[in-house]
Amino acid sequence: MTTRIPRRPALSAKQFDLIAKALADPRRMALLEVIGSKAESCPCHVLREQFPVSKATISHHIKELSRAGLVEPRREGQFLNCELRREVLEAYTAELLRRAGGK
Amino acid sequence: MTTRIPRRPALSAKQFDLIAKALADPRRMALLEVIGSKAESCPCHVLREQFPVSKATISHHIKELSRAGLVEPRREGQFLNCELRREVLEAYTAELLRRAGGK
DNA sequence: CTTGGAGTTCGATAGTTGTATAACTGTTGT
DNA sequence: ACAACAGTTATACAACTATCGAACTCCAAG
Repeated sequence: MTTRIPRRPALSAKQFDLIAKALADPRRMALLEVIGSKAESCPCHVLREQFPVSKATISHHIKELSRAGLVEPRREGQFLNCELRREVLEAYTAELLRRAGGK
Repeated sequence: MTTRIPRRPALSAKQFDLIAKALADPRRMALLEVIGSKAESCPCHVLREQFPVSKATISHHIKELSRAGLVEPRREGQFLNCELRREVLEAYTAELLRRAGGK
């Protein structure tokens, strides 16, 4: 049988670690869930309505999520619209299974 | 017919968080990779040969990994054999995609 | 221009955690 | 019984991080 060509390029080791750390905090995971649940991009102040944290904290988490590549932030006027990058999340799960699951 | 044990048991919210945290440390992830790469169970002192950390640290990481349910430790005489629980890892990736990826 | 809202950056703090050493328990072989 | 080895537990510490308030920038509407 032919060797399977991976559909997605493997993540760099550094990005893999960044993603793992980004996902490790429950609050940040919850933020990611809200961002992913929106069909369209999600402005930060909407996130703030759903969590009892300061806007500085939201800003910090968004930065971590985009540093990991999980979220793509776009400035639009006064708003910062965040969009979930599903391919990156999928690449992470694939890599995770490849590393540990794939004996 | 008898009830089958599901191959992918649902994760509790608590276990989900524990797994995410367990995977967040690169060293612990590396340990998990070694454990998963062994066909048979993997004794701790073998792990120690591969990483420049004390046995206390190994012990600590193993404890975290089993607390998360990612590895199953079994005492056998003087050895502690660890086995990777692939179903749990797969359940985690499935839940992760369901939470964020599943719009 | 002024006011207010959206988000960032800074400094500080409290809590978490990865790591080591040392003392301990338990097992195996002599 | 003794020694050597496998792993645990306790304690301590340094590094990291989630969080906040306050001061800041940038943008839009009057």
